[in-house]
Amino acid sequence: MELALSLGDTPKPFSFLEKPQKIHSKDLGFCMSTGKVSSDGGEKSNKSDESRFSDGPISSDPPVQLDLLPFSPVQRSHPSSNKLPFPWLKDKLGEGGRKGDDGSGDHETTAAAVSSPNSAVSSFQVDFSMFRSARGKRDFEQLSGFNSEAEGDRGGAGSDDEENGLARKKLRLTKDQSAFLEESFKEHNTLNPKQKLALAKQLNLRARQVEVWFQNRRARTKLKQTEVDCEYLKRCCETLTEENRRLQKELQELRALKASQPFYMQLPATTLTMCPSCERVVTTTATTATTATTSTSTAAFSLSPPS
DNA sequence: ACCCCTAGCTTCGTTACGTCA
DNA sequence: GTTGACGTAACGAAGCTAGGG
Repeated sequence: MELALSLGDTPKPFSFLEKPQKIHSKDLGFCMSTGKVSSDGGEKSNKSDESRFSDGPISSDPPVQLDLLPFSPVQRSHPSSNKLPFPWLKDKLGEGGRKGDDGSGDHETTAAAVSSPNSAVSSFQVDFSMFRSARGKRDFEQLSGFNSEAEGDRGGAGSDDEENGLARKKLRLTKDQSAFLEESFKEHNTLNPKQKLALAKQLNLRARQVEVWFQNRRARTKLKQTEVDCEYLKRCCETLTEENRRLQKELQELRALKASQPFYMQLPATTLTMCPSCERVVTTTATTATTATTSTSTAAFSLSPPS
């Protein structure tokens, strides 16, 4: 691998920063390339950012990976990923289908857990005012398969909301519900339809609410991770700025030395090459004009006069 | 094989509500 | 009692994928 230090016009030092991030970068015009190119150049837009720094080209001090996600090997909620990681759902739920699989017939799945008077779930005091909204009712029926007419004990299935003008009554989840969802999220950050329904039933929520909660939770996780990434990049930037300053100074000194001792002018240009195995910088006398050391303290110019 | 439609999922950006200082 | 900040539930839009006709 070869280190090249550009002091000017490399357009995109960090290609993954094409989207604006919360970085207050001064225009440094600095690029340090290791010649190591990510194999998947065009990142799909909705690919998670978790592995962004996995190659860690900049520093041996990788960015902090927040432990906010299960981060199980890419476990998206696509139909193939119908594993059932929730221990409390074991035995009952089979493979969840994507289409035409409404999960009906599994509604008794977790009733036992809910029925315990001492269980956290049983203490939920859910405000079903959401349920009274037209959309809420529709979602409930559509997503959960429940017939609101038959669910009168769940808090009133009337459609009087439009008269009330409460189209979007916000429901605050209880601590217990949140904690339970959090636990689920640790297990699995996406849900297949069956898991969603089972969770909803267990928590006495609508499937739509569980779905939204997971959406928002993923968003929060991503936001946190982005903040961590930004911090890391800021630190990298500061480090590299400092390094750049040091190298500029060193270059000036070398130029001054060269000027004062013209003998060195006859030396061929020196290129620094990093040994891939030992990661030390070695010098080769070859082509280019401007060279510099790396941050590796073992780097050295072979500028001593020939013996 | 290809195209189109539909359904179901995701992310993203936004809105609005609840809580607290 | 009011207000502003903040956290978050809920929503809509847009995009992607898979399945079916």
